[in-house]
Amino acid sequence: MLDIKIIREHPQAVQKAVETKNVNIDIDAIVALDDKRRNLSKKTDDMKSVRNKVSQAISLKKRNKEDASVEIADMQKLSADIKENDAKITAITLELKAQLLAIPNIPSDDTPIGKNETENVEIAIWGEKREFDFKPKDHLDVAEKLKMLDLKRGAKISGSGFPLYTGWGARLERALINFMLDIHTSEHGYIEIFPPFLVNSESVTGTGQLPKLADDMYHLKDDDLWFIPTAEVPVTNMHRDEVLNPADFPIKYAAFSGCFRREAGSYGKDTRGLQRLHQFNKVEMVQFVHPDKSYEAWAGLVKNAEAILQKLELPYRILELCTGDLSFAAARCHDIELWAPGTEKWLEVSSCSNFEDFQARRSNIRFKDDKGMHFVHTLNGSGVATPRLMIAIIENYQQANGSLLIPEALRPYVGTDKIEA
RNA sequence: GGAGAGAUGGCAGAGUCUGGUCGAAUGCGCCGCACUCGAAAUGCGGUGUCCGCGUAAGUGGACCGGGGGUUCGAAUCCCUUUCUCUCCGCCA
Repeated sequence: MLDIKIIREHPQAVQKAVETKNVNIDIDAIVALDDKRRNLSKKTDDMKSVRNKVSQAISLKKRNKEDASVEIADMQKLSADIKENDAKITAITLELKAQLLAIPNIPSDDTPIGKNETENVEIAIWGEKREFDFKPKDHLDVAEKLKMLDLKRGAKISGSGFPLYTGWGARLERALINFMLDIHTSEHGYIEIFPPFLVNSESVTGTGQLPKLADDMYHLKDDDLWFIPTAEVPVTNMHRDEVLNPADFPIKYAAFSGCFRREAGSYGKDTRGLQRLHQFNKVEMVQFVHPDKSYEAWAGLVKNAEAILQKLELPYRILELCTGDLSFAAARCHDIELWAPGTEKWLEVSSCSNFEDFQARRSNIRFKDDKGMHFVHTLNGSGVATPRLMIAIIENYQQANGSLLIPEALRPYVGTDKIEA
């Protein structure tokens, strides 16, 4: 959520910024609505002031056993008017809030202006693409031969997009989760969190998925609960409606969770194997930081995600997202993509964003110092999501005979250095 | 799922029966000052959030889990809802 005061003071700038995110919103209409609210509120507050004073006087008269029937009659009328105004103010406030919640965050000044993902900028590349002396296979071919994956049965049980990992595949999946959590907690200073996978509407509104992305999430109608699309949601909401102690900054959490996404509208696009799923696992990093330190912390967050890929010796690149590809809540974002030699594509495994105070405003997460109350800055990044990581490992570490070498750092977790048919 | 008890400021905890001077006693904590070489102890003063108006000092309004109602007036009465605790049932 943006600060209504900033919208009020710089409507043109906000309008322009929002448009670079390809969102069409009439900022002037919002300013007008806010104006209406303030005028009526002022008027009604003045009426309440009168009522408070007169009620006080009535109280005195009653105590002195004097007659107050004239005052009471006057106040009956005034109170009725106040009630009417309050109802109007409530309606306007709700409408205003709904409109404010639909405004995306403003991109940071460092974010390049661009229409869509084709205008993202590659800013770094790490590692060498492996030279193969045979034609590398697609991860699905390798995994099925090694009985690591059974997508047909996954589809039978649940539907397409719900992967079934078997044998060494299941073991590798579990190993990756443990490996990543261990690195983040013991080497990067994150506190481990195991969050609920179903959350209420307030939580999904707080991080910015609602109202805009309702169709992308699984929703339990009977209980009004949402399956989390990422651990960002429960973890960020841990501190919803709290006043944090700045001495505790930066607060860093790393959480494993299942992630559930309907992927509405993306059918048939890059879906082979594990590329795009309705359910997947991810280790997410979330930080609550002082506003002056958020970009510094964000740079560190990207490094934390990179560390995982470097230890696994997988080639990757980093993209600076342009305004048009930036998510609703983000002010700035770097994506990390792994090279998949069998699929012959760069695959996104991490998205590291600084939300500045956008989520903190929605979720009312503040801190107090000697200058008063302030909103914290929140950031998060995948560290990282497993399916595409699994793709990259399988495709990069496959051997000519169809077996799979396990990256050295993972061997203690998997319990073998090679998976064979 | 059934029965009962509760939710008050940073924390603890009064106030609710009997509506009015209650944004709320008291204690703790925190901040400042005094005393002290320094500290502790002690004493004095201060110490919530949100929305308006105002350059500011200040000032109006709202807030006692959430929502609604009764009333001139609600922390206090009524309805409803969420959560917590205790007991019973069920259960991995």
